[in-house]
Amino acid sequence: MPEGHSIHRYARLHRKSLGGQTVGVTSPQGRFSDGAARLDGNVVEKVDAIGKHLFYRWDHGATLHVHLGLFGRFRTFRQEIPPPTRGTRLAMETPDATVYLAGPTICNLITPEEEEDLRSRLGPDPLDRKADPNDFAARLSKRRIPISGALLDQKVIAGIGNVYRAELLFLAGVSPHKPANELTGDEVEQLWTLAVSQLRAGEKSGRIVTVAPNDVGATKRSEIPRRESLFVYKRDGTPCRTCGTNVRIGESANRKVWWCPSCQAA
DNA sequence: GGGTGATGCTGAG
DNA sequence: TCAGCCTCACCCC
Repeated sequence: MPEGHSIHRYARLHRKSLGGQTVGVTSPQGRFSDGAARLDGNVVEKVDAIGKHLFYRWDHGATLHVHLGLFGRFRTFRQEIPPPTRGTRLAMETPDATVYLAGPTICNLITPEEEEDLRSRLGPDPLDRKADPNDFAARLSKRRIPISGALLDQKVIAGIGNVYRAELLFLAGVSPHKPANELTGDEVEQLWTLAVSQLRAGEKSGRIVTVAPNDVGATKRSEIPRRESLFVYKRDGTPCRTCGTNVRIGESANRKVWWCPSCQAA
């Protein structure tokens, strides 16, 4: 489930479980054997996330770059550690925790130059406390594509995926078809503010929940069942929670997009 | 047990 | 624009 919120969450969890520790590193599947050998037995100094990218800095100067892509997934075990599955690319072990990584798009060692280059190509990250909302506005204003496409472009804003793009546009009341450069200042500001609050909540809880508990008759956020947790994502053909109009599905930037034609009128 | 879809991204054309 | 890649959970038989 890798949008920016889960990546930052992994960074926080791994900082805690691996940071400052000597880590045993292997590649059970074999596709990262050389890299694992270079890291094995060294100390993780820092774990950092930006957008959907993770960087692990080791004390001997190596940096591990991980991008989960669509399928990538980490699993952490503290006791009763199962053997790695067939697809486990990377295993990181300390006396207290074992972390398995399967299915990443990227799991590589990179140079500081490569890391710098990568970071420079990303837009502002709503989970980065130093990110500048004006930078987001400036990047949006240069794009004539529909806003739904611009939100998935990591050069415009880093960390948004298909769930958040649909949900943020709904919460902001903006049609997915509206050209990015035609959004009003208020709409842009609201999208950024919503991105910050929604991704922070997602990072904290580990799940994407955009409805408020009382929208769906729950008292606590944690009690909201999975299929009730969103406003429009994958809800085509069902009534909008706000106005009752049927949620629509379409395509944008090669991905499915959902919206309420009445709450998000063009 | 097979088929399929999924919260991503790249590179060829 | 589109195929291809990565893995696994879930559905259906």
